[in-house]
Amino acid sequence: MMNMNSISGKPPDRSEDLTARARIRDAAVDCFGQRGFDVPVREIAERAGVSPALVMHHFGTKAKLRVACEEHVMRIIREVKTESITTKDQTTVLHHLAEAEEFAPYMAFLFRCLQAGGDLARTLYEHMAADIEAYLDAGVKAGTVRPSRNPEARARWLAATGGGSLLMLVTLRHPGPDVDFRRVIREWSEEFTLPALELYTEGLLADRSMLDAYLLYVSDPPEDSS
Amino acid sequence: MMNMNSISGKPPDRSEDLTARARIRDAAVDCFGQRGFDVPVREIAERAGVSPALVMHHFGTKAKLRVACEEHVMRIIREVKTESITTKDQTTVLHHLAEAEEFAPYMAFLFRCLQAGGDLARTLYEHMAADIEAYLDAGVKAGTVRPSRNPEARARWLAATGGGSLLMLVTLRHPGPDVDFRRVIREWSEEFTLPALELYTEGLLADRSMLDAYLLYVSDPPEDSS
DNA sequence: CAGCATGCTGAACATGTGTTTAGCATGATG
DNA sequence: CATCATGCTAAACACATGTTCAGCATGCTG
Repeated sequence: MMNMNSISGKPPDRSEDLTARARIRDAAVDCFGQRGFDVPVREIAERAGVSPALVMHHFGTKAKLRVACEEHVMRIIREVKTESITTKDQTTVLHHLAEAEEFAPYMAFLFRCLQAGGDLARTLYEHMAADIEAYLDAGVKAGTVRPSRNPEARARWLAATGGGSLLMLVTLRHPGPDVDFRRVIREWSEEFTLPALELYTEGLLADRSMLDAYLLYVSDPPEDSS
Repeated sequence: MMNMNSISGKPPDRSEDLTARARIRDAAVDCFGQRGFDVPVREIAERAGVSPALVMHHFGTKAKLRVACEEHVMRIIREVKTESITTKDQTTVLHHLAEAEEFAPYMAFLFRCLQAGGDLARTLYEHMAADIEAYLDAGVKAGTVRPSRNPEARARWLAATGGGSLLMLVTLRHPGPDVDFRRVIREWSEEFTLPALELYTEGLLADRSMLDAYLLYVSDPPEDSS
């Protein structure tokens, strides 16, 4: 039953003694994460050390392969999430994952999903928002975070701005196909920690006039012609 | 010198009596904006009412056509910018443009640039940040905006989060190729105005401990092993 | 051993897409 | 009129890429 897994030259850690199907799936996760979903099937096959035809043999279609990757990654995320349910001390789950070296391929893959849109992207966004909301809620209860008029909307806004600014940074600074995800996180922190913290602590506007005007506006809209 | 511009069936407003080259360029701006830069040359040609070969005849290459579009749009933006230099009352220039119906194609095009990355995206980002910085600076002088320890970083953060969240919303909610840019802006406003205004006015964190800790950290870094 | 399922491959096929080529009108110019 | 530049097109070419096909090795089963 030797499946010639020494073909790939250097041992890629994970795919040591896996079945070919699993090796293809792992290679696909890596390729999709590094180069985006436009990566040719031939390249995935090459990284897995198999022929392109075998990819189709096992997964039928590139689209189905992608779905299999999505399910695989989501299963891993779920496992980690339930496993580290006790350690929600200081950071949100996804943020914790982003720091861990070994999860880099999965984070890159998820990032590509976010970038490409689709159902999984929506799910991911909801997860991020839910995580943030729970985290902030704990903070509110602990007295470290100010309460909000609409905690859910606030969490979604933070998810959108956080993920979006990251998306922007990658798009702007990494035009090439290969993205070093941890480096992006590092750049993001170095550049944005101060303004974000400053704004989160002290706010941006000097007075309440704008907010009050808006609150008055929504409580008594001038005309709702929908 | 009749250039058979009645071929396109319905008169597309702008491209009334333009030269074929200009019609191709305008069609390309529209197509790129609506469908992204992956749109086939044949489709651009069809929209312009010409043959695909003529596109190459005039622009040589799809890439050069894209560059021509970029230059054209940037020229228009520049004109509007210098023209409305007096009206920087309440909003930034790009935001003002986003509201105007007639500029929708140009805004969509710029958005695709941001989405695709590259030099123009960087330039655009710098412009956004610069606009925001100037706007905030005026606010600080007027006393409506709080001063910042690093106004430039703050402006960049606001540009990244603003543009990024918009990018995210489009990616998430408009999986299809056609994007109604004004609708996205509307959705963004409805969903995020409250949390953004709330956070900009009241902040997020209840105390200064995190900010102070960070400021202490950067003024006296534990170890700088770069 | 014969037969057959399994895992796998090289080669070909089909299609989409950027680009090139050869040539067609048409009007200006000599 | 002959010639030629201009604006334009249909058709073909080149290439990348997803997918299919016919068949090969290997090991199990009768």
